[in-house]
This record gives sequence, C-alpha cells and structure tokens, in this order.
Amino acid sequence: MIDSDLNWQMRTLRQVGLFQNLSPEDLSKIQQLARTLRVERQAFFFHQGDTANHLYVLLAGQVKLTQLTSEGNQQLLRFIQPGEIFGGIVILGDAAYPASAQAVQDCLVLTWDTETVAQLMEAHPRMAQNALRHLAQRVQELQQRNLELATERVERRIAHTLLRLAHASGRKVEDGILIELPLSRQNLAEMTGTTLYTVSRTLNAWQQKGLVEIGRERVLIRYPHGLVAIAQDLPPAPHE
Amino acid sequence: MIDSDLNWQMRTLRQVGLFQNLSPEDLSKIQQLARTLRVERQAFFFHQGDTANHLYVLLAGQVKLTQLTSEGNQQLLRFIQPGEIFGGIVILGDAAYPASAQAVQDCLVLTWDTETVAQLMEAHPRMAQNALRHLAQRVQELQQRNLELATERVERRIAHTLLRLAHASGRKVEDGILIELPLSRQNLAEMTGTTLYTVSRTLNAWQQKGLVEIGRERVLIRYPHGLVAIAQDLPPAPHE
DNA sequence: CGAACACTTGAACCTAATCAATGAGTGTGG
DNA sequence: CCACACTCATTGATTAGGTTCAAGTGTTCG
Repeated sequence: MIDSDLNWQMRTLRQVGLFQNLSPEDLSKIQQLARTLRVERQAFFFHQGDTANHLYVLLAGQVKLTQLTSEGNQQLLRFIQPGEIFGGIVILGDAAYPASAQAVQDCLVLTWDTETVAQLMEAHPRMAQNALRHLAQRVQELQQRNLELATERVERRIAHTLLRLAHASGRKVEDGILIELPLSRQNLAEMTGTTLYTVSRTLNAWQQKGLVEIGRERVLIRYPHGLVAIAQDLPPAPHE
Repeated sequence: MIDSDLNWQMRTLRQVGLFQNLSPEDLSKIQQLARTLRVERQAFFFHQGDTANHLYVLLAGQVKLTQLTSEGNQQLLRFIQPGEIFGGIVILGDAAYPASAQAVQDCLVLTWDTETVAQLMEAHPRMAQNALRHLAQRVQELQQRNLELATERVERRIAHTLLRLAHASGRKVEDGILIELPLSRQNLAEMTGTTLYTVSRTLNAWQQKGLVEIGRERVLIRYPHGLVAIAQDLPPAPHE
C-alpha cells in the first residue's frame, strides 16, 4: 500500500510543471526530501504575512489563495488544483507570504523547506528554468486580469472568471459544465472585484436566460457559448 | 570617447538586476554580445503580438509598455527607467510580446536576440536566479495593482499611482517632487483604469487643496504626505 | 497661422455599491 | 428528530461615484 502510494506520488510529481524534464532518479531524490502533510478542510497552510518557509505541491484536495487589504477587504487570488504548486515565494529567500492559503477540501501536500528548495534549485538548473516559465506565465495571467479589472464591466468580468474556473476545475456533465468547487457568491465577488449582491443578481439573470444553473455554492454552466459571448461583449447570442 | 562610452555601459550594466553578481569578465562578454540601438522619441521597439525575439536593457531615455484590449481600449502597464529590462518574455522561447514598447524619450538600449539570451541563461545560472527574483517581484507588484483595482475607488488609485511614479521617476525639487515623465491625463487614466475626465477633475481638486501642481503633461507633488493620506484612505490630513 | 493635441468643465445618465429585510439550506446539540 | 443557530443567497429601494457626451480653452509645433 505504502509502495503504491509512493508510485502514485511519483506519477503526480512528474506532472508538476516545476519538475518537468527531470530524470526519474532526480525526481525520486526530490521526493525523498519532501515531507507529506495532511491538512483538513478549512485549515490554513499559511497566513498572509507569515515568513515564507515552505514550498507546497498539492497532491489531492483544493486550496484557495486569498489576500487581505488593510481595510479588511478580501480578494480571492486563485484556486490551486492537484499538481499545482503554491507558496512559491520561498525562492526569494526570506520574504513574507503575500497571501493566505486555505484548504477548501481535505488536502494532501508535499512540502520542502526554504533551504531544501534553494539546494534543489542549485542542483537542478532545469528546475530554475521551469520556475521561470511558470512565473512568466503567472505574470501574463495577472496582466490579463488587470486589463479586465481596468476596462471591463462587472458582468463581463464575472463571465470571464466563470469560464476560467470552468477551464481549470470544470467537469463535463450531462447538461453542461459543472464547476467542481464550493463556489459561493461571495467567492465570485472576491475574484471579480464586485459585491456578492451584484454576483447574485447577475447569476440569476443568466439563469433566467438558461445560461447557467445555480445553487448553494454551486454553478453549472449550461450554455458555455453564451458566456463566451458575454465575456467578449458580443451581441446577445441567438439561443434556440 | 568610445572607450569611455563602453565604460559607462559597463557601469550601467552592473546596476541591472538581471546581471547582478556576475564577474566583471562575464559582464564584459555579455556586453560584447549585445547590439547597441538608438531609438527616437515616439518610435516602437516592438508591438503587441509580434514574435518576441529580443531582450532589451534601457541605458538612457524612457519607455512605456502598453497593452491593447480587443475593443481598442488601451492600458499603460508601466514606464521603464534606465537600468531596467523589457521584452523579458523572450525567455519563454517563441512567444508573442504581450504588450507594445514605445520610446517616450530618445532612447539608447542594448539588445540580445532569443538564442543569445538562451545561451547566456544557460552559461550563467546566476542570471536565471536574478530573472527569478525579478519575476517574483513583478508578480507581487501585479497582485498589488490587482487588489487596488478590485477594491479601491478611483481617487485612491490615482494617488497610489502617482506615489509609485514619484518613487520610480520623481526628482526632489524646491517645492516638492516632480515626476520626470511626459505624463498626460490620458496616461494616468490608462494606468488607473479610469477616464481622462475623471483624472482631470481629481488632479484639479487636489491642486485646489494645494496637494499638487499640474501642467501640460506634468505633475508636481507639493505635499506627498497628503497623497499618502488619500492613498491609505485616512481622514483628510490637517494642512497648515 | 492653422492644425493637432492636451486639458477643462458642465450636464445627463447609468452602473453598481450600499443598506435593509427576508428566505432557504445545512449542521448541531438536546 | 426537531429546534435553533448559522451561513449562504435573494430582492427591493436608494444613492453615489464615475462615465459619457458635448462644448470650449489653452499650447505646441510644423
């Protein structure tokens, strides 16, 4: 059992962007330096402002990263899916986590401490390369979101966000795409820079039009094309 | 003359984040692989969407990076100062520039093409490390701006932006801090996600209060503390 | 000098925030 | 198993912050 667990971990690790193009031997060594950690729903991996001392790879479960303003206003940066890393800020040496990481489902993670990460990066230039790729990607995504926040109306931003979530965490079901996350109106509001009231109204309007089907902390996209049209600000698509 | 030019280039290169902690010999080799380029005011280094094939280091002048939405809406990402790099996306191999780079003053730059950059990164792991640092920094900044766009009112965003500009491009003069950039209302609007009208009104209101002194494409901050108060949403600071 | 450009200011309009009250679903302990 | 508390969500009324449109003033430059 333990053995098959390790195999499964290795298979997952191979998928992780940061460990791309490493030899199985290297990967295995890296794995041996990791500590496995179980974290239950609602618990925090770290809080914004803590000294960054661990890098995490999510093996199972889901994590959300949130940032708090000085006024107590919260923003939801993103959800982490299995195979993704978080707490990557450790590579900067002694910095503080710029966000908090909370488990939204029971989670299983591998973690390495700062020194280990530094050694690994030193020993495996490929890792540094991968990290660069990953960060460049992140920068692009953030610029995209910036552009949206700066130029788009709320409805379009919500549409964009839902489509992104569908892409990252959506599962095709019989009558559409179900977003497999406990996703409250509040969550969506924090992702799009609006209020839970506006999100509620918007989703209900969309439900009227048959675009989505909503429930408590649940969104099912029935007609993705319609959302795409809204996201791109096209004339309201003809619908049956 | 040419010799002192080279020395001056070397001195500037040593300041560049990307080349930190390299030996003088390495730095000199890197310099020899570079091509020097003069670009005059208003000209473009590259356009959004072009294939990214050059990395630039600005030696003199000023550059602005802008991004265009599909609707033709423009956003001003940031100004580049001497000693900063831009077009860093080349490290991803064949990608497209996500933004356009335009000279706002006559500029002098060093540039390397994609292959050279790849070789340099390979040969000098320190460079990869520096690039990581730089990108991590950028991610943080972008998240910060995201948070602002998502949670703050226009006035505060403008205040924040002005303070950042003052920090990056401000010069202390007798009666305040002068922002040494041709900075139009339109520019500020594109940086803060608002309209030139609102920027105009806001700046004029501030001028009334004696916080700033404005002119054509020119902003002088007379009382930085007042702007800080606005940026942090403090009660209007007592002023003489 | 004329044209292009940067800026200002007023008025009307509108999106989305805010406030308030209520309803529905979930979980817990007696 | 029901009652109670709690969290999540809906909906209406009001309002404010900013956009948009329009007209006009000052500046710079060829």
